[in-house]
Amino acid sequence: MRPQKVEHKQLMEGLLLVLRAKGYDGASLSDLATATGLKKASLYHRFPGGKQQMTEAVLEYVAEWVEANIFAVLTDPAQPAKKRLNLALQNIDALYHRGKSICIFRALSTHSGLELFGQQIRAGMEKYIMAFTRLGEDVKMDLETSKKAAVQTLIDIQGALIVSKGLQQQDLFGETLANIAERYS
Amino acid sequence: MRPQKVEHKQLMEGLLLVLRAKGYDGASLSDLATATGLKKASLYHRFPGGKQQMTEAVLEYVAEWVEANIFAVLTDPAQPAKKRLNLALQNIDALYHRGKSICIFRALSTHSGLELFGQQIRAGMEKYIMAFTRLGEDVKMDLETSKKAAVQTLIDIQGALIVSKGLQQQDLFGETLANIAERYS
DNA sequence: GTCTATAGCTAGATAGAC
DNA sequence: GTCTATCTAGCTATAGAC
Repeated sequence: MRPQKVEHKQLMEGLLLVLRAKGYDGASLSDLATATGLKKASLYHRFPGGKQQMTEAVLEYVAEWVEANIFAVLTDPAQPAKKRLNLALQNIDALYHRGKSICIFRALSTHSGLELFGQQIRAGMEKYIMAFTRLGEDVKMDLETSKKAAVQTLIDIQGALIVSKGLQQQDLFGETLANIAERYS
Repeated sequence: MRPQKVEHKQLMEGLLLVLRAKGYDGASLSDLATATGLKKASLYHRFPGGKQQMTEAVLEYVAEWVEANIFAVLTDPAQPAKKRLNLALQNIDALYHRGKSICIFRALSTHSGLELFGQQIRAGMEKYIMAFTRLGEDVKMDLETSKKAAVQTLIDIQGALIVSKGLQQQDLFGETLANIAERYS
């Protein structure tokens, strides 16, 4: 076998970059080829299912990222709750480039996007919520309260990303992350 | 002059329907023609600037809606604050079809969408915030607090729309509107 | 596994009849 | 003002050489 020119991770990062900036319909295969450093035909060799399969792979890649950098961090029994929270929020801040990037779940949440990827988007959001629910319980919230707080945390993140970009006030995202930290202390 | 087959308002509603469901890149002129009841060439007669101009017109139409159904309602000196708030929240609930529809600002907030329509999106969001800031002052918040509450209100609305669709929990949007009402009472 | 070249199609946009 | 017919460019996807 001839060696791969581009590693899986590098490939995913390139696809992710374009898909969340332009959305599913806006991201052309030429865009994706340029961003990854592979030609269109090579992308089809890696993903015979075309753009849809590439997007599914990216969502899987993101799910793994959330698992490792949010879920595992927030539920790590070796660390105190406060430290876990701060680390997870740092990771979230980096994921969205301090509010400058768009969330892939949102970018794919068009009518057709939800039809194609709705299950993966839902699973990703549920993972987020499960992680923050566990954290809430660890800081002595009861389960009901903790679930509500976790949902509100996701709402805050998603909402702040939209509003901060729309208003062109980048600091708004950071303020929202601070408010979230407040909620769990 | 030959009479218009489709009224301006009906035209805007058709364009809005498609644009917020599919986004700017996902909405084809065929889609837009079907939704409005006009043929492609007729759409170009009305909007020589093409899809971009159609989208600008829709954003203007939405701005007028926000002005009339949110700003004017929330600042109506003839009504008590509580009544104004309830009416505005009812209008917002209807605008987004109880959480089932996507916000046009969000649908257009891709990389290219923000380049083309960023100014109109920003103005629309600022109008929202101005309206809720005024309401906060009327229920005796100081200006600083009121501004923060207004921004959080917009974050809640935008975030709840995304999360409720993503989780497929429609009731989440209604709950968020109830939380907003709580904030001003 | 990656590439160049290209097929087949649909997109946005226009010409010109009515 | 609206329509049918059509242009060109760009799209997704594939064939086949290396």
